Amino acid sequence: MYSEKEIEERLSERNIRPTAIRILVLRKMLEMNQDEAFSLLDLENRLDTIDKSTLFRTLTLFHDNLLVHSIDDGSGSIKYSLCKRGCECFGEASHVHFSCTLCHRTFCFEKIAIPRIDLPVGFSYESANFVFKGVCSVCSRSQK
Amino acid sequence: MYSEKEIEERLSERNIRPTAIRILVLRKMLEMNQDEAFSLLDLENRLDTIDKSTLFRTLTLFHDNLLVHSIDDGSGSIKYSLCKRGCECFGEASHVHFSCTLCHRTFCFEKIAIPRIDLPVGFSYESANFVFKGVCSVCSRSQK
DNA sequence: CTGTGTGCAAACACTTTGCAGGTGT
DNA sequence: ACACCTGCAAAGTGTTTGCACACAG
Repeated sequence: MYSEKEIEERLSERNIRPTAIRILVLRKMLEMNQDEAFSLLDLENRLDTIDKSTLFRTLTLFHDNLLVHSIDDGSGSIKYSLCKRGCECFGEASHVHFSCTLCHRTFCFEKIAIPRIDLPVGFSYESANFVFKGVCSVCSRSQK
Repeated sequence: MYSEKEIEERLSERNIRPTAIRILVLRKMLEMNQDEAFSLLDLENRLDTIDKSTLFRTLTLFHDNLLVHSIDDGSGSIKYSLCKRGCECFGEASHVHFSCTLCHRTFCFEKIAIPRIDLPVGFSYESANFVFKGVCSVCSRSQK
């Protein structure tokens, strides 16, 4: 589905040297649901040849080079999600997330931007994390 | 400043049996800055006679009985803050928070409610966590 | 006497680092 | 030869639990 060249290009765009493992990780993330964010453990389970510390360093590198954004959904583990190509976020997503209290999946609501809020005088804005909790559409359907 | 009776009352209001330790913890939280949220470690340091597991269980109890709300500010440790009397939150604050990237303090912006967002069809709302990151007014002043 | 509360120690989950060996240029 | 990359093991951090004793009703 995704050619090696396509993936290498995407890494190079962000000044990430395309090693075998990085290509593997990026390919997997491209294949996974783009509207969901995954924890390190999620990825480890889907890429069981790769050591978790390597995965951690790979994701940290991806994050530092703005290829993925991270979300703290309050689950106790950080979730990662691929940035859209040409994404303007600076490591933290500029959109809202949703964390399902039943299946514990975290969804990216790409279309819902984090609203602008006027902070009190003296407080400067760097980034924001806006996460909803509730029951996702899949779980609420299967509960009926 | 706060009478024993006042504090016991506040506990009883939430159906929390007023033990010596719980009174101590609540008093300390009342004495601390109400516009800030504190981690378990913060409280442990200010109440160094109390064991951290007792403190954990005390805060969990306070949280379950809606006396404090909790915030995940992305620092890796949960912060707690006293609910205002008669607060309508259900454990999660209904207002916005601000986490300073320099001093790492977390502020409650009680006056800024979390905005209402229309979630996609099928997703139900339970609670929300909205945290800004940046430099707080104290740090930005002292940097000049 | 019984149930609740507390302190201590240890388990736990997730993240992060040190180091030694491997890889590619 | 060199800088970078990877796997393994272990340390670190914050949260949570098990258990035995203390205390109040």
